[in-house]
Amino acid sequence: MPITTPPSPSALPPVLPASFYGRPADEVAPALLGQLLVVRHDGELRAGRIVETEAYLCEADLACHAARGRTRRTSTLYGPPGTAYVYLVYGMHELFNAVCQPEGEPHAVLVRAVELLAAPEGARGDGPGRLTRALGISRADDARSLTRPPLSIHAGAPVADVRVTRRVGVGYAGVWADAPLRFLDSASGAVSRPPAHAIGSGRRA
DNA sequence: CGCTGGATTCGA
DNA sequence: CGAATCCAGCGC
Repeated sequence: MPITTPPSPSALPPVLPASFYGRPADEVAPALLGQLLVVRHDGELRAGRIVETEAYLCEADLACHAARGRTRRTSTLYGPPGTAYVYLVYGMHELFNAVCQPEGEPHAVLVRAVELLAAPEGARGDGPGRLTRALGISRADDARSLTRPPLSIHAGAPVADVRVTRRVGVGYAGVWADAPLRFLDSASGAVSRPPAHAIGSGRRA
């Protein structure tokens, strides 16, 4: 695969306005597919095309970090739409979310995979922990606005076909574990894992 | 103040 | 399949 030239800041498509995020996360999540996640990291531009997302809905959603109410870590989730929610999991991976809904309603969209457009040689974007490392996103970006540098999301080409599955890694969430809240660009190979019914190497033909 | 377990990834 | 690696959240 050819490496795409880093886009120059002036050539970037328009930024998605905060109003784009001011609706339920299960609407924003599929709408974010195909959009461009852009990071200015140490003066260098990094970017990826979003190809996989998950929606986390509210305090009732047992998989959402806000399920146990507002705490120090989750206070960002209650902030205004169009801000970043970045947190550490498993002691080593930083995961990037876009906060949705009006301020006070803890909705967020987790970005699980991007096709890298501008990133360090050898970096990978297929996985929520990998893409933050590739783009240089960290907890320092938590609560930052997504409508201006150094962290922004810009309009990209629409995605023709969206595939929907249950979310990954939330088996503890009771009935919410099976909710169809994971969205993938079915034309992209750069997803964090294959869709559920394609999992299993022992398929008979 | 100590204990538990992750919205994951990598290597054996 | 388990280690890596750390801190939020909760219980005492």
